[in-house]
Amino acid sequence: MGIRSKITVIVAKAVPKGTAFDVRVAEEHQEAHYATTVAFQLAKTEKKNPREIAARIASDIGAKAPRGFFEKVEVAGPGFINFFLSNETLGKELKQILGEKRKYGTLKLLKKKIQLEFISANPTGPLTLANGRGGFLGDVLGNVLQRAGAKVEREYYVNDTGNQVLNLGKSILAARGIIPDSEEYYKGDYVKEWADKHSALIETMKEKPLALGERAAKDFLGLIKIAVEKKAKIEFNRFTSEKRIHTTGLVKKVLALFKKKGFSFEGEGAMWLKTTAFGDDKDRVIVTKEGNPTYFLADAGHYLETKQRGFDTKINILGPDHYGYVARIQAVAKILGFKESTVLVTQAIRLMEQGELVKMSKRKGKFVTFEELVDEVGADVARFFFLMIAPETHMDFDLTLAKERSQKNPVYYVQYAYVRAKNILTKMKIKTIPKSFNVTKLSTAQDINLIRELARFPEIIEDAARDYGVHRLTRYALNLAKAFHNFYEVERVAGEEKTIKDARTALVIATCIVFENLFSIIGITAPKKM
RNA sequence: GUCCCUGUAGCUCAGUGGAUAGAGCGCUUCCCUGCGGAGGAAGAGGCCAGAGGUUCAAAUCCUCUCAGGGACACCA
Repeated sequence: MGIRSKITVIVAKAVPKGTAFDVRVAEEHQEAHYATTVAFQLAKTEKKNPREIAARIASDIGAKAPRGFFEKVEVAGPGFINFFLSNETLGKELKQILGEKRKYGTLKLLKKKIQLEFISANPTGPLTLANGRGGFLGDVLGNVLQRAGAKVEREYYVNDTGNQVLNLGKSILAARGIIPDSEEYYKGDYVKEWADKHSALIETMKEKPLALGERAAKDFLGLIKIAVEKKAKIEFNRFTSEKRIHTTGLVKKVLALFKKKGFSFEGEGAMWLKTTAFGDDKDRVIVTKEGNPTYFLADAGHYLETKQRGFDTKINILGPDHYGYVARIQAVAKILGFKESTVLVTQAIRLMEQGELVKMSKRKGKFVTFEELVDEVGADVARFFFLMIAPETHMDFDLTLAKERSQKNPVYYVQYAYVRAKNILTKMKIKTIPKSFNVTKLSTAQDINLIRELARFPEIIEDAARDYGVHRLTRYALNLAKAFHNFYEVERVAGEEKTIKDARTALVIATCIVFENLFSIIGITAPKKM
């Protein structure tokens, strides 16, 4: 349990049962460590001056808190209650970090199985930057949810058959000049390259464009896997084939289920699903008038399979171009009985080069791929940069800056803090935590500030697990790095009197532990030197 | 036309209805190489797009307007 949670428990004892309130980290310019606005909330129901209420609660907290937990609790301004932690409390948290090590920041908040689906881009070509954005988000969100106690499965749903794949097959034939070119075909160099390499095979399959497309899609999926797993270090547990959903009868099964539950109907020669019953703006076709199941129906079959495999919670991350898909897939999740179904939509990335907008289009073939970007700036920089920004923000990625001046990237600032911490220990030849140390020796503003920042780590995990705001982690990394650089500049470890040296050594080890935990969640390396 | 996202410092972006709106980059000044300076300190720079409203309290919630991005297939 983090410090904030402990304070929350204490405050809850001092206010009427069921009162909604929050405890937050105090503003930077305040001297207090944490604060609550509960007195303002109570002022409404009790019809009293918030300051008066705050004073009552503050003294009650003083009586009910464990001895020595707070340095002091005081009322400030119009009715804020400010908490000042004792050095003893901070010291305990420091010892907890040293004791739990890798497990520090592991919570028991979410006790459920979650299926997390992300990227799921068509294997008809390389990934775009938007795919990569969703990929990093999904990967790190998975890490966060696991830290928060959930069992997480990460899945890539592969659209390895159907019209887009047929289109790919035709694009390849057109690239070889076997059929006439068309506006709608994929145009990228990768199509031509693949076609040139497989000219003999194409000759034998020229009557079967779908099978050809499926064959090429298999290769492109292989390339995607290399880019995603090897280069970008995004982890998946499962690649689910759409084709398999068809062949294993799940499509028929889900169709029968829709019929049985009365959500499907016939019209205009096709079969429809009544998604408008769940807030969609129109009903959706699930079987075409030619009798073919649509992608949407297959995806419903995929959702059914997920449910049958024991998942009641599903999180699906979609790119900006699939926003229109949200309402209908949520309708399916409702019909199938998922307890929780969340769809996160990331916003687009605009790529800027030399101050100019670079137009990206997969079909026309002019784009900088996700893989190229990772190759260019490295996985650490790409991950950190993407993850600093909230997913709903329309992001401008300055390629010129990323390529030419990547050392300006905040990731170096953060990693350098870690290198410095590690180096102190290396120079002092310290391998283990001092057997005993006196936390009261950590008394300077820099010492205290660093401990406070370290103690926030579990709170950041908790917040991110609650609102899926993964960018909290990178922001926190910057704050922690700042606290450490500040400590490093002002205070010394080696050369201090032994009791201070030991206490600071413990503090530096704790800093390394938190950085390592943080880096592993964000998915960046913990470098030995820079 | 309908729907979604966004509008905060020169730039890129944070900011769970609360106290004096923050960070990085860029700019000015200082520390001058010490446990690796890819660092630290200080400063300049804001009608939080605009107008109404709700509230003890609004960058944050609601309505409208303006601006930018995106989505509106029997494609995915």
